[in-house]
Amino acid sequence: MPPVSTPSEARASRPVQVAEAIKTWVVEHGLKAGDRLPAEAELIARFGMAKGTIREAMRILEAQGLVKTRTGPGGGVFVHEVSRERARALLGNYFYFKDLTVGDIYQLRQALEPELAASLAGTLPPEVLAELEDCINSYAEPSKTIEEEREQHLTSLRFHAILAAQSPNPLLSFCIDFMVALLSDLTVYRELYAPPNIELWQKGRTFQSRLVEALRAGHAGEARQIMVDHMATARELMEGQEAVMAQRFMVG
Amino acid sequence: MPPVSTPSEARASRPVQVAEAIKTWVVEHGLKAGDRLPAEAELIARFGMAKGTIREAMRILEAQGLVKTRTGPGGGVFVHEVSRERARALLGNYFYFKDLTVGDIYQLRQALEPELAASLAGTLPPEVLAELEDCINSYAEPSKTIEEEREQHLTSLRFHAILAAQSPNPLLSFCIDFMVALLSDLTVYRELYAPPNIELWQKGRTFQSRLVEALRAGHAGEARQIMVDHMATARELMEGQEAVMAQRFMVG
DNA sequence: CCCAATTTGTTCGTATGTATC
DNA sequence: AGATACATACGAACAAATTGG
Repeated sequence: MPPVSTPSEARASRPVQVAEAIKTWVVEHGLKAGDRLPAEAELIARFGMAKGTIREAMRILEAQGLVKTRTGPGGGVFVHEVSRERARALLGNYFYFKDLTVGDIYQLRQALEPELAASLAGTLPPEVLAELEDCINSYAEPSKTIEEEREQHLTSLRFHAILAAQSPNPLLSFCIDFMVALLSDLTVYRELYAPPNIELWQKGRTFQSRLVEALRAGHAGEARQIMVDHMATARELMEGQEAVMAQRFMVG
Repeated sequence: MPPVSTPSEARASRPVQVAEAIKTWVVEHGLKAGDRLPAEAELIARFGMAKGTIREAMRILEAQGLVKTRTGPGGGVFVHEVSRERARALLGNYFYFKDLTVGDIYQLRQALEPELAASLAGTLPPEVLAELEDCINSYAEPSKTIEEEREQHLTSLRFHAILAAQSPNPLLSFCIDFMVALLSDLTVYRELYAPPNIELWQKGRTFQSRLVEALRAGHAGEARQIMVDHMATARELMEGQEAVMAQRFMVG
């Protein structure tokens, strides 16, 4: 047994060490997205390690979405802003093991979506308002086929993704977008979407219409309340099926 | 320019392909955390690729927190549940590029922490309630040194991490834990913690005491309201400094 | 269109490190 | 201590992709 000081922490493999070293190097040198890292050959020289080791380190950074690699002249490894899709997929891996329920997701939605709606009131440009109305119009008539039903459900989720994208708060924006992605996933891969409960569905559509008007008019309190009600019916629509999230990894 | 059919999507390198293939293989075969993947040699045979390529694929999965590797007999690559710390760090990389403000974080906290408090009322075992009280007691007296000040601030954040860990909702639990980690980071690496505003600080401490009592008594509504007030003063305490988050990568 | 230069991508053989029995 | 089974690391050669002449 090692001395007490050692917290029995496994020594990191060399590729991991190199990857971490490069991360700090990037931060210390203030490299921004788009900036190029030293070429493979130079890294081999600088770290005194074999090509394979350096390459494994690059794969680590790449997997985290922090760099992109291009071949050819002018190619190399470039610092890259982690994309929302990548962050979504990486976080999705965490919840893969967690058996999320629809109720779990809606507990968050019910807390966050009203806050988002209130904070966006009076700030949305006409194009965005029009885009939201396009969504609503796309499911004006009840769906006839099961595929149409699924499409409508995905579009009604997209409505919320569009709203989320408008928030100046990256945290709020990401959280809501992530939950929409989880629900979309559920819709696509588990065929778990609205049973043909026309009444509740039309109610949801009405809420969205009223919401757009409140947002346009800049009525924050009203927008918040409409979203509270909207979330309540949406939850009602989806719950009761007691479904757990699909056991699959997200792409990104 | 390539034909229209090609969505100008760069073909993934072979290590990435292998990593993805293994992911689906794991899901399809229903492998759980702790299960062993085929040995390196067998993967080389099965995929018909060189050792280096397979190893790079493993580094990718490892970076995502999905597997751990061990050397020696009985060693190999094992499926691993993505840890909260790893998920936190990977998501942190996304926000590294996003210039979060204290206000951004508190917009979420103000929406989520009250919900958490309400949902936990009457459910906490005595040990946890005691642990919460320990936190509160550890900053009963005003701090004398700047280090003590920092410690107290970190402990007051830990109070919320303990609460978050008690939620049966993994999403809610993770979100709050993540925000606490962001604020802790801010505290440690930017030395941005409570200016010695004794009044506000003591107010916060009082809120936490009252909160524990409401949680013990099972008064959900009261717990929610106390948390609403607590978040408001906490935000007041930290804001005005208009700080953006530290530009560094999290560890995990 | 082809050729050459540049940079990453992949392979193979070998040797070393590490944990179990 | 020694044998075994496994990942880890190295180095040299060759392949593929991209850019510019």
